[in-house]
Amino acid sequence: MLSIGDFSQLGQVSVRTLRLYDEIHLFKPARVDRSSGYRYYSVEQLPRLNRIIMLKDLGLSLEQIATLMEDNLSADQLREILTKKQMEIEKELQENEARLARVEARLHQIEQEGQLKNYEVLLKTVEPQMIVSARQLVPTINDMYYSRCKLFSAIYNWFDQRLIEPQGNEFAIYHNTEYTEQDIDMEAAVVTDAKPPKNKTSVPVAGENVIVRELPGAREMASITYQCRPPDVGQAIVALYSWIAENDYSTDGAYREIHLYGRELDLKNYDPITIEMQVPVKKNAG
Amino acid sequence: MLSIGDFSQLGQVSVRTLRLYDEIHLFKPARVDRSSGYRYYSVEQLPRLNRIIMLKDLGLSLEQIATLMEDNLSADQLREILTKKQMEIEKELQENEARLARVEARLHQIEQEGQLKNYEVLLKTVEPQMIVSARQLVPTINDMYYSRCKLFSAIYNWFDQRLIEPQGNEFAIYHNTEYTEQDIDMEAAVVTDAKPPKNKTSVPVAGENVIVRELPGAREMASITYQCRPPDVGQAIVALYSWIAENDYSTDGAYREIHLYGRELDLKNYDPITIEMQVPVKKNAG
DNA sequence: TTGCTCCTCACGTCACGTGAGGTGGC
DNA sequence: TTGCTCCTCACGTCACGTGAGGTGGC
Repeated sequence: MLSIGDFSQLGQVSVRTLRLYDEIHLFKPARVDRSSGYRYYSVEQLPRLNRIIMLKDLGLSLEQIATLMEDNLSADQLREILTKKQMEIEKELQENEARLARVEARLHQIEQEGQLKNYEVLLKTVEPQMIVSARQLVPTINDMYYSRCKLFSAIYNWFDQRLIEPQGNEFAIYHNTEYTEQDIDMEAAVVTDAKPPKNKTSVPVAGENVIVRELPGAREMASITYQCRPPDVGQAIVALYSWIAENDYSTDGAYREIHLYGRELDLKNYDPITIEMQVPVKKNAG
Repeated sequence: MLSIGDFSQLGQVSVRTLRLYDEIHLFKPARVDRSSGYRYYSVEQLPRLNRIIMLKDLGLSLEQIATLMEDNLSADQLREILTKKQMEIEKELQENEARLARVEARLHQIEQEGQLKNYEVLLKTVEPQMIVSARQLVPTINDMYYSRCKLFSAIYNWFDQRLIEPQGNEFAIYHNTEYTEQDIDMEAAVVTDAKPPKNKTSVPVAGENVIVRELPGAREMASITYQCRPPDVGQAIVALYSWIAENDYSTDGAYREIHLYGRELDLKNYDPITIEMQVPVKKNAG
């Protein structure tokens, strides 16, 4: 018979651990002295302790181990638990690899610029939303502000005529698949809880009037939330697309800008604004 | 101004999280209503919240993030912390890969045998120990038991002559580098706290008399603790060496057997015994 | 009046590490 | 008597999730 101290040395576990395993009925001393409460162990108990340590080493919880040991290690159950654990570890490995890539991208960025930028690219999930929208081909980049205001005007008229209220922020959605400074296919939109009409196509066409449609969500949306004055959004857009390339993603839908500051029509010139730039993305294969 | 609920949706964090960040002075609401205690946030606070989320996403603790944000993100400090984090993640990756390999080895074993064996291979660290030992070339495998008993006899005589007591278990150490059934180079040893003589070589040579020496420790020691009757140790030895091969290790020192049951000399025939089989190992390169 | 949102505690998580405060045998 | 080992609480860990129990405005 060995004292708890001797046995803990033999088994390479702490005394505290042995007391814990006793408490949770996972591994009990061979004998406990009635009067002193001293725990005594025998060397024949070592294989069982080692089995516990081995299973813990595989990443199982003490509760899982207790279940397995009680059931006398049914092979099927064990296989099931180990297979599950295997998947968990593989998932963790992938997450850590992605995390490592992100840390390295940040370090790389610090090397180049000496500091962090004053905005961050985040990945988020966005649910689908009902929007009231109007779409137009904008001749040149200089007409953009004016065109957008006209579209928002039309949208708010639509609300006023129906005596209902918008339910959320303004969006500007850009449908061009490549960068262009003319014939920009822009959709202005406001979130609503109105129901869509049944007999109409759900995607507006440039030049058409105000319609109701569902704006698709995105499982992975790259996003920058940024404070600036209106002309300064370009820098952040560059950052957003650089991030996407550096982190091995590709765009997977139309770029959107969300006006977190309220209505563009109410904006005074050069008021600072908070906007969120979003683009759906997907991880590149392989 | 946004309520905590609205802001939590905008920022994609839970209400509880916002309250926690307030409590730990990491991210406070723009305004708190005196009478109701209601927290109010503004959209301009979003970039700061996003920075926090981004840093958390890299794996930093809230405490580290708080330090970084207070110090206005000194680039050097950030680089330092990220580099440290990078190493941490790489270490975690390696550990998880090793764990995954172990899980897969166990699954593989279950496939082959339908269940777990009644012994487990563990990796442990073993410290150097002082031993009193005697070494001999054993002509054939059949002489082993007799030779070992003779060596232990000599060792206990050594103790008796000096009127000191052994301090630990018996070891049997096998110095052959390959498996052999004759001319087995065996060392029998007992742990002691006696000091080694200064003018003697510290490694005994087969055929020499009883000496005192330090038995080296091992950073990584593959070990099986096993209950059996004396003739049945072979199976476990096979398991030990199979594990070493399957888990991409190589042996890195002499094989040892530790008698956890007491003295071999006192053993009656076919008493069940508990022994530990150990062999120092190192991970294969590449 | 009924929901809804907000508030403040406070427990639980997981496997121990680390005291605090006390006892029994050499 | 002084160490040494053992004992039993009980707090702390980390970033929240999840009630419990209560309040204020539509």
